[in-house]
Amino acid sequence: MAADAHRAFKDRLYGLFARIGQTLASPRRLEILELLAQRERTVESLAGELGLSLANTSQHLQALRQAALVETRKEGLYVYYRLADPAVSDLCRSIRTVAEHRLAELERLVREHFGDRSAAEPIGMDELLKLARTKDVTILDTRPPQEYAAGHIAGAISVPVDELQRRLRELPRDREYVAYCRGPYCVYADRAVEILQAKGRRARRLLEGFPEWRAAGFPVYIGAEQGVLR
Amino acid sequence: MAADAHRAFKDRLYGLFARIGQTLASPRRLEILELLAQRERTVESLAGELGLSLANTSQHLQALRQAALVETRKEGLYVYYRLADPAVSDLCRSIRTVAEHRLAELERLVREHFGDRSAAEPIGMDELLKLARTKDVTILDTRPPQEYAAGHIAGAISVPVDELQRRLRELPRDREYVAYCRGPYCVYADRAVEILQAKGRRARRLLEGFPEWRAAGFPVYIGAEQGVLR
DNA sequence: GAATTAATCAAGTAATCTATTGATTACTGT
DNA sequence: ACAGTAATCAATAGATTACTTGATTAATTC
Repeated sequence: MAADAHRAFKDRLYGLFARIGQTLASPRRLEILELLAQRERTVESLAGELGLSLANTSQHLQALRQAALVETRKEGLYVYYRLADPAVSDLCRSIRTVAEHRLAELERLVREHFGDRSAAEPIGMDELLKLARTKDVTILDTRPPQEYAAGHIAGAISVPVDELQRRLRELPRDREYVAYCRGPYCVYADRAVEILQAKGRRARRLLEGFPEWRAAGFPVYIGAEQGVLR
Repeated sequence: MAADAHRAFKDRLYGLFARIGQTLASPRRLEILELLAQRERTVESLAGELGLSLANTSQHLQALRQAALVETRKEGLYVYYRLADPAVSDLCRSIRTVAEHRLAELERLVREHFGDRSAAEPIGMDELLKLARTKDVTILDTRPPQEYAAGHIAGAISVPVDELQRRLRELPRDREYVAYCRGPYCVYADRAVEILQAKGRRARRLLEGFPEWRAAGFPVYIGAEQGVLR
Protein backbone atom coordinates (compact mmCIF):
# COMPACT_ATOMS: atom_id res chain seq x y z
CA MET A 1 0.00 0.00 0.00
CA ALA A 2 1.03 3.57 -0.66
CA ALA A 3 0.52 4.50 2.99
CA ASP A 4 3.88 2.94 3.82
CA ALA A 5 5.65 5.00 1.24
CA HIS A 6 3.92 8.05 2.60
CA ARG A 7 4.98 7.28 6.17
CA ALA A 8 8.53 6.83 4.95
CA PHE A 9 8.37 10.19 3.19
CA LYS A 10 7.09 11.92 6.31
CA ASP A 11 9.75 10.27 8.44
CA ARG A 12 12.46 11.55 6.14
CA LEU A 13 10.86 14.96 5.79
CA TYR A 14 10.51 15.59 9.50
CA GLY A 15 13.88 13.96 9.99
CA LEU A 16 15.37 16.75 7.91
CA PHE A 17 13.54 19.44 9.86
CA ALA A 18 14.61 17.80 13.11
CA ARG A 19 18.21 17.95 11.97
CA ILE A 20 17.90 21.71 12.11
CA GLY A 21 16.20 21.43 15.48
CA GLN A 22 18.89 19.16 16.87
CA THR A 23 21.49 21.68 15.93
CA LEU A 24 19.63 24.33 17.91
CA ALA A 25 19.36 22.06 20.95
CA SER A 26 22.69 23.07 22.44
CA PRO A 27 23.20 26.30 24.41
CA ARG A 28 26.74 26.52 23.12
CA ARG A 29 25.72 26.32 19.51
CA LEU A 30 23.06 28.96 19.96
CA GLU A 31 25.65 31.21 21.51
CA ILE A 32 27.99 30.54 18.62
CA LEU A 33 25.26 31.44 16.15
CA GLU A 34 24.66 34.71 17.94
CA LEU A 35 28.33 35.59 17.71
CA LEU A 36 28.42 34.64 14.05
CA ALA A 37 25.44 36.91 13.47
CA GLN A 38 27.81 39.79 14.26
CA ARG A 39 30.63 38.76 11.95
CA GLU A 40 32.55 35.78 10.62
CA ARG A 41 35.06 34.37 13.08
CA THR A 42 37.77 31.79 13.44
CA VAL A 43 37.45 28.68 15.59
CA GLU A 44 40.09 29.93 17.97
CA SER A 45 38.47 33.29 18.43
CA LEU A 46 35.11 31.73 19.19
CA ALA A 47 36.63 29.23 21.59
CA GLY A 48 38.33 32.09 23.40
CA GLU A 49 35.22 34.21 23.77
CA LEU A 50 33.03 31.29 24.79
CA GLY A 51 35.52 29.71 27.15
CA LEU A 52 35.37 26.39 25.35
CA SER A 53 38.18 24.13 24.32
CA LEU A 54 39.34 24.38 20.75
CA ALA A 55 38.33 20.83 19.91
CA ASN A 56 34.91 21.23 21.43
CA THR A 57 34.32 24.46 19.58
CA SER A 58 35.43 22.85 16.36
CA GLN A 59 32.99 19.99 16.92
CA HIS A 60 30.10 22.34 17.52
CA LEU A 61 30.98 24.27 14.41
CA GLN A 62 31.07 21.11 12.41
CA ALA A 63 27.65 20.17 13.69
CA LEU A 64 26.44 23.56 12.51
CA ARG A 65 28.11 23.08 9.18
CA GLN A 66 26.64 19.62 8.71
CA ALA A 67 23.21 21.12 9.23
CA ALA A 68 24.21 23.71 6.62
CA LEU A 69 23.60 26.58 9.03
CA VAL A 70 27.13 27.92 8.63
CA GLU A 71 29.72 28.05 5.89
CA THR A 72 33.47 28.34 5.97
CA ARG A 73 36.34 29.79 4.10
CA LYS A 74 39.96 29.08 4.74
CA GLU A 75 42.58 31.78 4.84
CA GLY A 76 46.07 30.64 5.65
CA LEU A 77 45.99 28.77 8.92
CA TYR A 78 42.59 30.11 9.84
CA VAL A 79 39.16 28.76 9.04
CA TYR A 80 36.54 31.48 9.12
CA TYR A 81 33.01 30.45 9.95
CA ARG A 82 30.00 32.56 8.98
CA LEU A 83 26.24 32.19 8.95
CA ALA A 84 25.15 30.51 5.75
CA ASP A 85 21.97 32.51 5.31
CA PRO A 86 20.06 35.39 6.87
CA ALA A 87 17.24 32.89 7.45
CA VAL A 88 19.43 31.27 10.10
CA SER A 89 19.55 34.54 11.97
CA ASP A 90 15.77 34.80 11.64
CA LEU A 91 15.41 31.32 13.03
CA CYS A 92 17.46 32.17 16.11
CA ARG A 93 15.36 35.26 16.61
CA SER A 94 12.26 33.14 16.27
CA ILE A 95 13.42 30.89 19.08
CA ARG A 96 14.13 33.94 21.21
CA THR A 97 10.66 35.29 20.50
CA VAL A 98 9.00 32.07 21.59
CA ALA A 99 11.15 31.97 24.72
CA GLU A 100 10.17 35.54 25.52
CA HIS A 101 6.50 34.87 24.97
CA ARG A 102 6.35 31.57 26.77
CA LEU A 103 9.05 31.19 29.38
CA ALA A 104 8.27 33.22 32.47
CA GLU A 105 11.63 32.09 33.76
CA LEU A 106 13.36 34.12 31.09
CA GLU A 107 11.85 37.37 32.25
CA ARG A 108 12.81 36.59 35.82
CA LEU A 109 16.36 35.77 34.80
CA VAL A 110 16.75 38.95 32.78
CA ARG A 111 15.34 41.14 35.54
CA GLU A 112 17.64 39.46 38.01
CA HIS A 113 20.71 40.12 35.92
CA PHE A 114 19.99 43.48 34.39
CA GLY A 115 18.08 44.85 37.33
CA ASP A 116 15.64 47.54 36.43
CA ARG A 117 16.64 48.55 32.95
CA SER A 118 14.50 51.66 32.90
CA ALA A 119 17.50 53.85 33.83
CA ALA A 120 18.81 53.19 30.35
CA GLU A 121 15.48 54.37 28.91
CA PRO A 122 15.56 51.78 26.16
CA ILE A 123 14.17 52.91 22.83
CA GLY A 124 12.97 50.81 19.92
CA MET A 125 14.30 50.65 16.39
CA ASP A 126 11.52 52.66 14.73
CA GLU A 127 11.92 55.30 17.35
CA LEU A 128 15.65 55.54 16.79
CA LEU A 129 15.22 55.74 13.05
CA LYS A 130 12.77 58.60 13.44
CA LEU A 131 15.02 60.29 15.98
CA ALA A 132 18.05 60.00 13.72
CA ARG A 133 16.13 61.66 10.91
CA THR A 134 14.66 64.54 12.85
CA LYS A 135 17.10 65.33 15.62
CA ASP A 136 20.79 65.36 16.17
CA VAL A 137 21.61 62.11 17.90
CA THR A 138 24.89 60.25 18.06
CA ILE A 139 24.59 56.50 17.65
CA LEU A 140 27.30 54.54 19.42
CA ASP A 141 28.31 51.04 18.38
CA THR A 142 29.66 49.54 21.59
CA ARG A 143 30.71 46.21 20.13
CA PRO A 144 34.31 45.19 19.45
CA PRO A 145 35.81 47.03 16.48
CA GLN A 146 35.81 44.02 14.13
CA GLU A 147 32.08 43.68 14.52
CA TYR A 148 31.62 47.34 13.73
CA ALA A 149 33.86 46.88 10.71
CA ALA A 150 31.79 43.94 9.47
CA GLY A 151 28.63 46.02 9.46
CA HIS A 152 26.92 48.66 11.57
CA ILE A 153 23.96 50.98 11.79
CA ALA A 154 24.32 53.72 9.20
CA GLY A 155 25.84 56.78 10.79
CA ALA A 156 26.95 55.05 13.98
CA ILE A 157 30.46 55.55 15.32
CA SER A 158 32.53 52.79 16.87
CA VAL A 159 33.14 53.18 20.59
CA PRO A 160 33.81 49.74 22.04
CA VAL A 161 32.63 49.71 25.61
CA ASP A 162 36.18 48.95 26.79
CA GLU A 163 37.44 52.16 25.27
CA LEU A 164 34.51 54.36 26.25
CA GLN A 165 35.97 55.56 29.56
CA ARG A 166 39.12 57.00 28.01
CA ARG A 167 37.46 58.31 24.88
CA LEU A 168 34.88 60.35 26.71
CA ARG A 169 36.44 63.60 25.55
CA GLU A 170 35.37 62.75 22.01
CA LEU A 171 31.78 62.78 23.18
CA PRO A 172 30.62 66.31 23.96
CA ARG A 173 28.24 66.86 26.88
CA ASP A 174 25.62 68.73 24.93
CA ARG A 175 24.71 65.88 22.63
CA GLU A 176 22.23 63.07 22.88
CA TYR A 177 23.46 59.45 22.64
CA VAL A 178 21.95 56.10 21.80
CA ALA A 179 24.13 53.05 22.36
CA TYR A 180 23.57 49.64 20.81
CA CYS A 181 25.35 46.31 20.82
CA ARG A 182 24.88 42.69 19.81
CA GLY A 183 21.29 42.20 20.86
CA PRO A 184 18.71 42.59 23.59
CA TYR A 185 20.60 40.33 26.01
CA CYS A 186 23.99 41.85 25.42
CA VAL A 187 25.27 44.08 28.21
CA TYR A 188 27.66 46.30 26.27
CA ALA A 189 25.11 49.00 25.57
CA ASP A 190 23.84 48.96 29.15
CA ARG A 191 27.35 49.43 30.48
CA ALA A 192 27.98 52.22 28.00
CA VAL A 193 24.81 54.05 29.02
CA GLU A 194 25.78 53.68 32.66
CA ILE A 195 29.18 55.22 32.06
CA LEU A 196 27.80 57.99 29.88
CA GLN A 197 25.09 58.94 32.35
CA ALA A 198 27.60 58.91 35.22
CA LYS A 199 29.64 61.40 33.23
CA GLY A 200 26.71 63.71 32.67
CA ARG A 201 25.71 62.67 29.15
CA ARG A 202 22.16 62.13 28.06
CA ALA A 203 22.25 58.51 26.89
CA ARG A 204 19.83 55.69 26.17
CA ARG A 205 20.16 52.19 24.82
CA LEU A 206 18.64 50.67 21.75
CA LEU A 207 16.59 47.72 22.88
CA GLU A 208 17.66 45.54 19.99
CA GLY A 209 21.07 44.91 18.50
CA PHE A 210 22.64 45.19 15.09
CA PRO A 211 21.37 41.88 13.69
CA GLU A 212 17.79 42.88 14.44
CA TRP A 213 18.34 46.28 12.86
CA ARG A 214 19.73 44.71 9.72
CA ALA A 215 16.97 42.09 9.58
CA ALA A 216 14.38 44.84 9.81
CA GLY A 217 15.82 46.33 6.65
CA PHE A 218 16.96 49.57 8.27
CA PRO A 219 19.94 51.43 6.87
CA VAL A 220 23.31 49.81 7.50
CA TYR A 221 26.90 50.02 6.36
CA ILE A 222 28.26 46.66 5.35
CA GLY A 223 31.87 45.66 4.94
CA ALA A 224 35.13 47.15 6.09
CA GLU A 225 34.86 50.29 4.01
CA GLN A 226 32.75 52.98 5.48
CA GLY A 227 30.61 55.06 3.24
CA VAL A 228 29.17 52.14 1.30
CA LEU A 229 25.50 52.43 2.02
CA ARG A 230 23.38 49.44 1.14
CA MET B 1 35.01 39.01 39.46
CA ALA B 2 31.77 39.87 37.73
CA ALA B 3 32.78 37.90 34.67
CA ASP B 4 31.82 34.72 36.48
CA ALA B 5 28.34 36.02 37.21
CA HIS B 6 28.07 37.05 33.60
CA ARG B 7 29.10 33.61 32.36
CA ALA B 8 26.51 32.08 34.67
CA PHE B 9 23.86 34.41 33.27
CA LYS B 10 24.73 33.53 29.72
CA ASP B 11 24.71 29.84 30.52
CA ARG B 12 21.24 30.11 31.98
CA LEU B 13 20.02 32.38 29.19
CA TYR B 14 21.16 30.16 26.38
CA GLY B 15 20.07 27.18 28.43
CA LEU B 16 16.54 28.51 28.21
CA PHE B 17 16.77 29.07 24.48
CA ALA B 18 18.22 25.61 24.04
CA ARG B 19 15.26 24.15 25.91
CA ILE B 20 13.12 25.34 23.03
CA GLY B 21 15.65 23.96 20.59
CA GLN B 22 15.75 20.58 22.30
CA THR B 23 12.02 20.32 22.00
CA LEU B 24 12.31 20.89 18.26
CA ALA B 25 15.00 18.25 17.92
CA SER B 26 12.60 15.36 17.46
CA PRO B 27 10.90 14.57 14.15
CA ARG B 28 7.86 13.27 16.02
CA ARG B 29 7.41 16.43 18.00
CA LEU B 30 7.73 18.59 14.90
CA GLU B 31 5.06 16.49 13.26
CA ILE B 32 2.85 16.85 16.33
CA LEU B 33 3.28 20.61 16.22
CA GLU B 34 2.24 20.69 12.59
CA LEU B 35 -0.92 18.75 13.38
CA LEU B 36 -1.67 21.02 16.32
CA ALA B 37 -1.29 24.01 14.02
CA GLN B 38 -4.45 22.79 12.30
CA ARG B 39 -6.55 22.31 15.43
CA GLU B 40 -6.45 21.13 19.04
CA ARG B 41 -6.37 17.36 19.43
CA THR B 42 -6.44 14.60 22.01
CA VAL B 43 -3.48 12.39 22.80
CA GLU B 44 -5.23 9.38 21.38
CA SER B 45 -6.11 11.06 18.14
CA LEU B 46 -2.55 12.23 17.62
CA ALA B 47 -1.15 8.82 18.48
CA GLY B 48 -3.50 7.29 15.93
CA GLU B 49 -2.58 9.63 13.10
CA LEU B 50 1.14 9.46 13.81
CA GLY B 51 1.26 5.71 14.37
CA LEU B 52 2.88 6.11 17.78
CA SER B 53 2.04 4.37 21.01
CA LEU B 54 -0.20 6.24 23.38
CA ALA B 55 2.45 6.44 26.09
CA ASN B 56 5.07 7.67 23.68
CA THR B 57 2.77 10.33 22.28
CA SER B 58 1.89 11.43 25.78
CA GLN B 59 5.56 11.76 26.63
CA HIS B 60 6.26 13.88 23.57
CA LEU B 61 3.33 16.09 24.39
CA GLN B 62 4.57 16.53 27.91
CA ALA B 63 7.96 17.53 26.59
CA LEU B 64 6.22 20.14 24.47
CA ARG B 65 4.19 21.32 27.43
CA GLN B 66 7.23 21.59 29.65
CA ALA B 67 8.82 23.83 27.08
CA ALA B 68 5.57 25.80 27.16
CA LEU B 69 5.00 25.32 23.45
CA VAL B 70 1.59 23.73 23.94
CA GLU B 71 -1.24 24.05 26.44
CA THR B 72 -3.96 21.67 27.49
CA ARG B 73 -7.54 21.57 28.59
CA LYS B 74 -9.34 18.58 29.99
CA GLU B 75 -12.81 17.61 28.90
CA GLY B 76 -14.20 14.44 30.38
CA LEU B 77 -11.76 11.66 29.77
CA TYR B 78 -9.95 13.56 27.06
CA VAL B 79 -7.06 15.95 27.31
CA TYR B 80 -6.95 18.36 24.41
CA TYR B 81 -3.58 19.76 23.42
CA ARG B 82 -3.23 22.98 21.44
CA LEU B 83 -0.42 25.32 20.40
CA ALA B 84 0.27 27.80 23.16
CA ASP B 85 1.03 30.73 20.89
CA PRO B 86 1.05 31.69 17.22
CA ALA B 87 4.76 32.35 17.67
CA VAL B 88 5.24 28.60 17.97
CA SER B 89 3.74 28.15 14.54
CA ASP B 90 6.02 30.88 13.23
CA LEU B 91 8.98 29.10 14.75
CA CYS B 92 8.13 25.84 12.99
CA ARG B 93 7.76 27.72 9.76
CA SER B 94 11.12 29.34 10.37
CA ILE B 95 12.75 25.93 10.67
CA ARG B 96 11.09 24.87 7.47
CA THR B 97 12.33 27.97 5.71
CA VAL B 98 15.90 27.32 6.74
CA ALA B 99 15.60 23.69 5.68
CA GLU B 100 14.27 24.80 2.31
CA HIS B 101 17.01 27.34 1.82
CA ARG B 102 19.83 25.18 3.03
CA LEU B 103 19.18 21.49 2.66
CA ALA B 104 19.50 20.37 -0.93
CA GLU B 105 18.39 16.98 0.28
CA LEU B 106 14.95 18.37 1.07
CA GLU B 107 14.33 19.46 -2.49
CA ARG B 108 15.43 16.08 -3.76
CA LEU B 109 13.15 14.30 -1.32
CA VAL B 110 10.15 16.41 -2.22
CA ARG B 111 10.68 16.00 -5.95
CA GLU B 112 11.05 12.28 -5.47
CA HIS B 113 7.80 12.01 -3.59
CA PHE B 114 5.62 14.55 -5.30
CA GLY B 115 7.07 14.09 -8.72
CA ASP B 116 6.71 17.08 -10.96
CA ARG B 117 4.18 19.22 -9.22
CA SER B 118 3.65 21.55 -12.14
CA ALA B 119 0.54 19.64 -13.24
CA ALA B 120 -1.17 21.06 -10.19
CA GLU B 121 -0.16 24.57 -11.34
CA PRO B 122 0.47 25.69 -7.77
CA ILE B 123 -0.47 29.28 -7.04
CA GLY B 124 0.66 31.49 -4.17
CA MET B 125 -1.39 33.09 -1.45
CA ASP B 126 -1.34 36.63 -2.85
CA GLU B 127 -2.39 35.30 -6.18
CA LEU B 128 -5.29 33.38 -4.71
CA LEU B 129 -6.45 36.37 -2.73
CA LYS B 130 -6.45 38.50 -5.86
CA LEU B 131 -8.17 35.77 -7.81
CA ALA B 132 -10.87 35.35 -5.17
CA ARG B 133 -11.58 39.05 -5.30
CA THR B 134 -11.72 39.49 -9.04
CA LYS B 135 -12.91 36.18 -10.44
CA ASP B 136 -15.27 33.44 -9.52
CA VAL B 137 -13.15 30.73 -7.97
CA THR B 138 -14.17 27.97 -5.60
CA ILE B 139 -11.73 27.35 -2.79
CA LEU B 140 -11.69 23.78 -1.53
CA ASP B 141 -10.51 22.84 1.95
CA THR B 142 -9.36 19.26 1.52
CA ARG B 143 -8.46 18.62 5.17
CA PRO B 144 -10.53 16.51 7.57
CA PRO B 145 -13.77 18.20 8.58
CA GLN B 146 -12.69 18.98 12.15
CA GLU B 147 -9.77 20.99 10.87
CA TYR B 148 -12.05 22.92 8.58
CA ALA B 149 -14.36 23.50 11.53
CA ALA B 150 -11.52 24.84 13.66
CA GLY B 151 -10.67 27.48 11.07
CA HIS B 152 -10.44 27.85 7.32
CA ILE B 153 -9.83 30.26 4.51
CA ALA B 154 -12.73 32.69 4.25
CA GLY B 155 -15.16 31.46 1.63
CA ALA B 156 -13.69 27.98 1.31
CA ILE B 157 -15.95 24.95 1.35
CA SER B 158 -15.08 21.72 3.10
CA VAL B 159 -14.42 18.81 0.76
CA PRO B 160 -12.17 16.33 2.56
CA VAL B 161 -10.08 14.56 -0.01
CA ASP B 162 -11.61 11.23 1.05
CA GLU B 163 -15.07 12.45 0.10
CA LEU B 164 -14.11 14.26 -3.05
CA GLN B 165 -14.72 11.36 -5.41
CA ARG B 166 -18.32 10.86 -4.39
CA ARG B 167 -19.13 14.52 -3.99
CA LEU B 168 -18.03 15.47 -7.49
CA ARG B 169 -21.59 16.26 -8.55
CA GLU B 170 -21.55 19.20 -6.14
CA LEU B 171 -18.70 20.67 -8.12
CA PRO B 172 -19.89 21.91 -11.53
CA ARG B 173 -17.59 21.56 -14.52
CA ASP B 174 -17.68 25.14 -15.56
CA ARG B 175 -16.02 26.54 -12.45
CA GLU B 176 -12.44 27.09 -11.48
CA TYR B 177 -11.09 25.39 -8.35
CA VAL B 178 -8.20 25.96 -5.96
CA ALA B 179 -7.56 23.27 -3.35
CA TYR B 180 -5.53 23.74 -0.20
CA CYS B 181 -4.62 21.59 2.80
CA ARG B 182 -2.35 21.56 5.83
CA GLY B 183 0.78 22.97 4.30
CA PRO B 184 3.27 22.79 1.46
CA TYR B 185 4.27 19.21 2.24
CA CYS B 186 0.76 17.88 2.70
CA VAL B 187 -0.54 15.75 -0.14
CA TYR B 188 -4.28 16.27 0.28
CA ALA B 189 -4.49 19.17 -2.10
CA ASP B 190 -2.33 17.43 -4.68
CA ARG B 191 -4.58 14.40 -4.63
CA ALA B 192 -7.65 16.58 -4.88
CA VAL B 193 -6.29 18.42 -7.90
CA GLU B 194 -5.44 15.11 -9.53
CA ILE B 195 -8.97 13.81 -9.07
CA LEU B 196 -10.56 17.06 -10.20
CA GLN B 197 -8.43 17.32 -13.32
CA ALA B 198 -9.14 13.68 -14.16
CA LYS B 199 -12.81 14.54 -14.01
CA GLY B 200 -12.48 17.47 -16.34
CA ARG B 201 -12.38 20.29 -13.83
CA ARG B 202 -9.98 23.17 -14.01
CA ALA B 203 -8.14 22.89 -10.70
CA ARG B 204 -4.94 24.10 -9.09
CA ARG B 205 -3.40 23.79 -5.66
CA LEU B 206 -2.49 26.51 -3.21
CA LEU B 207 1.21 26.16 -2.51
CA GLU B 208 0.83 26.89 1.18
CA GLY B 209 -1.62 25.57 3.74
CA PHE B 210 -4.09 27.06 6.14
CA PRO B 211 -1.59 27.90 8.92
CA GLU B 212 0.49 29.94 6.50
CA TRP B 213 -2.61 31.73 5.22
CA ARG B 214 -3.68 32.61 8.74
CA ALA B 215 -0.17 33.70 9.72
CA ALA B 216 -0.06 36.00 6.73
CA GLY B 217 -3.10 37.78 8.10
CA PHE B 218 -5.36 36.83 5.20
CA PRO B 219 -9.10 36.49 5.77
CA VAL B 220 -10.16 33.39 7.71
CA TYR B 221 -13.16 31.98 9.49
CA ILE B 222 -12.30 30.83 12.99
CA GLY B 223 -14.30 28.48 15.20
CA ALA B 224 -17.03 25.98 14.55
CA GLU B 225 -19.59 28.53 13.45
CA GLN B 226 -19.35 29.59 9.91
CA GLY B 227 -19.99 33.13 8.99
CA VAL B 228 -17.88 34.66 11.73
CA LEU B 229 -15.31 36.62 9.82
CA ARG B 230 -12.31 37.77 11.77
C1' DG C 1 -19.32 0.89 43.45
C1' DA C 2 -17.59 -1.86 39.53
C1' DA C 3 -16.18 -1.67 34.86
C1' DT C 4 -14.39 1.07 31.11
C1' DT C 5 -11.47 4.21 28.92
C1' DA C 6 -8.00 8.26 28.25
C1' DA C 7 -3.99 9.60 29.92
C1' DT C 8 -0.01 9.53 32.76
C1' DC C 9 3.64 7.48 35.48
C1' DA C 10 7.70 4.50 36.37
C1' DA C 11 11.32 1.60 35.17
C1' DG C 12 14.41 -0.31 31.89
C1' DT C 13 17.19 -0.61 27.65
C1' DA C 14 19.30 0.91 23.50
C1' DA C 15 20.86 4.72 21.16
C1' DT C 16 22.59 9.38 20.93
C1' DC C 17 24.99 13.55 22.50
C1' DT C 18 28.63 16.37 25.00
C1' DA C 19 33.01 17.36 26.39
C1' DT C 20 37.72 15.68 27.20
C1' DT C 21 42.10 13.98 25.85
C1' DG C 22 45.81 13.05 22.84
C1' DA C 23 47.12 12.34 18.10
C1' DT C 24 47.04 13.97 13.36
C1' DT C 25 46.52 17.03 9.39
C1' DA C 26 47.07 21.45 6.86
C1' DC C 27 49.23 25.51 6.16
C1' DT C 28 52.88 29.25 7.01
C1' DG C 29 57.37 31.17 7.41
C1' DT C 30 62.09 30.39 7.90
C1' DA D 1 63.01 20.26 5.18
C1' DC D 2 61.60 22.02 9.78
C1' DA D 3 59.27 24.29 13.46
C1' DG D 4 55.10 26.39 14.85
C1' DT D 5 50.24 27.04 14.87
C1' DA D 6 45.07 26.43 13.59
C1' DA D 7 42.00 23.08 13.09
C1' DT D 8 40.31 18.52 12.85
C1' DC D 9 40.08 13.62 13.95
C1' DA D 10 39.53 9.52 17.01
C1' DA D 11 38.45 7.31 21.11
C1' DT D 12 36.20 7.52 25.35
C1' DA D 13 33.31 8.22 29.59
C1' DG D 14 29.27 10.19 31.42
C1' DA D 15 24.90 12.21 30.73
C1' DT D 16 20.66 12.51 28.20
C1' DT D 17 16.97 10.88 25.15
C1' DA D 18 13.51 7.80 22.79
C1' DC D 19 10.64 4.15 23.00
C1' DT D 20 8.66 -0.05 25.26
C1' DT D 21 6.12 -2.39 28.78
C1' DG D 22 3.22 -2.74 32.63
C1' DA D 23 1.09 -0.35 36.48
C1' DT D 24 -1.59 3.63 38.10
C1' DT D 25 -4.69 7.67 38.10
C1' DA D 26 -8.88 10.22 36.78
C1' DA D 27 -13.22 10.69 34.80
C1' DT D 28 -17.41 8.36 32.95
C1' DT D 29 -21.04 4.95 32.53
C1' DC D 30 -23.66 1.27 33.92
